Amino acid sequence: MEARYNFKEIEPKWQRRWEAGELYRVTETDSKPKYYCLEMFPYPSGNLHMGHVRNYSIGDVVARFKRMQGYNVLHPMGWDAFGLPAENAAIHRGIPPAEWTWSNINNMRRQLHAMGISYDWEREVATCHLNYYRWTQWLFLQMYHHGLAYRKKAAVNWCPSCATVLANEQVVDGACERCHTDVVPKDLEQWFFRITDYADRLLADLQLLPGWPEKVKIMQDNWIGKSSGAEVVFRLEGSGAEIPVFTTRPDTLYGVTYMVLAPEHPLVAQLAAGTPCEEAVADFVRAARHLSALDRTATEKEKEGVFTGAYAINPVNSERVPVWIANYVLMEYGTGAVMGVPAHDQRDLEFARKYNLPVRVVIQPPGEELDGNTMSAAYVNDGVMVNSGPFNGVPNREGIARVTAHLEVSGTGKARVTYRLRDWLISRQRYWGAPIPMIYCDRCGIVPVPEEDLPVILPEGVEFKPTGESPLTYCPDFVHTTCPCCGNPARRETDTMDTFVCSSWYFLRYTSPHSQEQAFERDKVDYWMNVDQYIGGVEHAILHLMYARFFTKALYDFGLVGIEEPFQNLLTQGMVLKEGSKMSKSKGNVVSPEEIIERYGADTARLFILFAAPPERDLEWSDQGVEGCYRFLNRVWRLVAAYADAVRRDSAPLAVTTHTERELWRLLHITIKRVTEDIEQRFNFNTAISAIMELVNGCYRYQDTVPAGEQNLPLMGTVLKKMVTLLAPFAPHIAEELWQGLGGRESVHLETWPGYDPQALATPEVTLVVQINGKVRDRMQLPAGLPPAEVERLVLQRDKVVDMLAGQQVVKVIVVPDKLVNVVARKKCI
RNA sequence: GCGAGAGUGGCGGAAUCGGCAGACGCCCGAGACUUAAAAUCUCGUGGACCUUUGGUCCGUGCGGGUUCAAGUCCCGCCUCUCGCACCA
Repeated sequence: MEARYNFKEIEPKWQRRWEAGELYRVTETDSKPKYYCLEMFPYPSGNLHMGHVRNYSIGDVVARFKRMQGYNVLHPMGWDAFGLPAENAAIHRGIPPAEWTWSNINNMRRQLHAMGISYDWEREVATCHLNYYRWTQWLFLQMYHHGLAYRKKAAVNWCPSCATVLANEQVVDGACERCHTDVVPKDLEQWFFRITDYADRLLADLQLLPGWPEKVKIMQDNWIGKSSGAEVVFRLEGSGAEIPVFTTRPDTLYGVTYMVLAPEHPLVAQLAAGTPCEEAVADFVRAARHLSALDRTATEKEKEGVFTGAYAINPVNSERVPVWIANYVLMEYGTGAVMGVPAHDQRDLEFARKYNLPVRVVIQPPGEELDGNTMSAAYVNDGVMVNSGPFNGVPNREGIARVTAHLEVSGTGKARVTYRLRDWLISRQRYWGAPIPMIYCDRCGIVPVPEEDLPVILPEGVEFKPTGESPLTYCPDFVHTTCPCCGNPARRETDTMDTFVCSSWYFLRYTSPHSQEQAFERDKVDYWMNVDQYIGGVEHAILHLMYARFFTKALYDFGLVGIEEPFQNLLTQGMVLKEGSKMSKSKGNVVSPEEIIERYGADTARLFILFAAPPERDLEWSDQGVEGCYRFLNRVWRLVAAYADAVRRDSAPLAVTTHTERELWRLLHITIKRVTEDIEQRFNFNTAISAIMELVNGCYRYQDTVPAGEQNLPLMGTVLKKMVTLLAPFAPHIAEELWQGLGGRESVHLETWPGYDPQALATPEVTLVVQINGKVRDRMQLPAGLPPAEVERLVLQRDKVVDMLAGQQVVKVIVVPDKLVNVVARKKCI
């Protein structure tokens, strides 16, 4: 073996050999248990960043570890390749999106190769490839045929900068998730997926996912926002028009003193028509519509409203209540109308006080008398119903069900469940995406493209005009087609699909990536799914992870897959920080993976990023930390190099005799245990690596303490070989080279993961900590496994202990076997 | 405001079931090797105090509590990060 660790030579060498030897190719087999390890595929921005390096390093440890444990591991990689940046590059630099994207993919694929990640590249997919997006389109058609894809006109979120609409999930604090431009409402007819049909299952099945972080499940739970209550129908005085409201508190229905509509509510215009309020109402609506989504929803914003001049009738007591419109009512939630119960709702109380509306207490807390005229905070807790006609004296919890039942009997309301979740808007007015395979025919209406006509090919050479309409609109060859039903001229849909549609099923495509006949082959899906371990950033906690769950459930219902949840276990990795904040070009704190690999090699980069913090936590980048890992690999190299030749030639049988040898042997087995458990049970790669470091330190200690001629070569050989196999998932190239240096013939990555011998963990002697009154006072070397009574006797005999206990009386002695003794003593009373 | 997570040396972090706080690494210091430097190796490295070999006390955000024993469990706060936020 060479004396020097030359990563520049060995890393490319092994990458080539692994690829040539098809080391990471997999096919279905019954001879091993399967394991599907998946990292979120990247958007091909052009270069890997440290977040990718972290994501894929973590995944590679899992994949290599499972492989060594005898699993048939599927570990694929691909590209989430549709999306806006490609189109923006086209606009700003004149490069066609396809060309830009493919060249980025080529560069990033090269970078991933240089990382030495063990992918089965044979299964690579790119969502912008015809052979992929034709199936995205096919899946859209399945959604359509099952009534889950539909078109409707709605107030949608429009990002003026991206010149397209966005799904609710892609709006953060009223701004575009991508470019942070304020989103404006726009009335447009768009395609939606009926994800709300799955709201209950998406919520309930979170319980099927014990392997997901609680945090992510809570976020999805909040996002779905299920709330149970009742729909109560108020009627307008005069016209008798129905205004349903949603409430979670039907028990407070007798406390309604007014009602409020959202400014966008369809009844608003006709309510005020002809009343003295007409003008004021119109002004108010105009002003509200003008506000951005962010301003509209700001909590601090004062509640404002205006009386419409109309009155509605409370169905339970026939009371006449004024109808207002107000800025705090959202058209998107519930029915867009709420009943005002100021005594028992803080928002309503604030509103009522501002506009001098009456406050009527209908829930009386135990042992307290509320006064509607003076109360300054709404009473929202439990109590007994009062001023509530036949329900007086009913505990309010019980009242919820009883009032609801009463409404149902009288036909003025019913129990209802409402969700915050909205249907998924998937239309995008952009070019670089999968065209929605629909046709508009003047005679036949909306007609789906027949499956045999797929794919609807995204045309090349399209002009990009930033008009707010899809560039495909200006591509006559694309737009003009014939109706599949009647054969007359017809128009194609020109919007493309949200890229999250593409990424909602890619994990299925990996199981049969080359299938020409199907999106995925059922038997392959049945073999590989679920994904056993999914790894990615927490920023996808709602978006991608909920869409993918929705797709899986829909496909299950279509009979296309046999599983209802795609990802069995989820690991959300933390961010990579530099100087305490996320790496970003604007902050100028970006560390380029390519430079690190160039300087220290991929193994060092991987090792550092795994060593510096546990995966879920944010990781602070440290150049010195990288140096440290590089030093460690050099240290490992020198150690192995010092013994490699001798170990290779040595054929003596292994025998462990001296105390020092037994210590080294024991350290080896402790290390195997620690590394195995740290990877398998806790994903704590940082402590796994530190365990290997300790083993290496132990080897050096042995080398230093035992004279060269007396060193146990078979022992050292065994220890080093095992150490190299433990290192293999973390630093695959150097491990391979060292393995070969130690005489390994096959790849170290085909080795079986080492097991430990529980007997080797046993030690003849233990260091017993002696505490007196909970403070460490002494240590004793004792034979392991002594009975507690014997330990107690020995401790109490010990000179030092006797001295320290002088004048005191032993009250109690606690013995933790082979670990610790605590002598509880107090001053003797004379 | 609601929900979740976190807070441990100069730094990243460890302590897995209540049992030696600070593993491992970085930084820093001392020494060895060297003409010299780099590299490497060895030793030291939480704080305060003491008469030394050695020992004492303090110490895991703050204040209480449970316990023979608390970074870990309980109660009450503080700070930070993330998510949601007029959701009727």
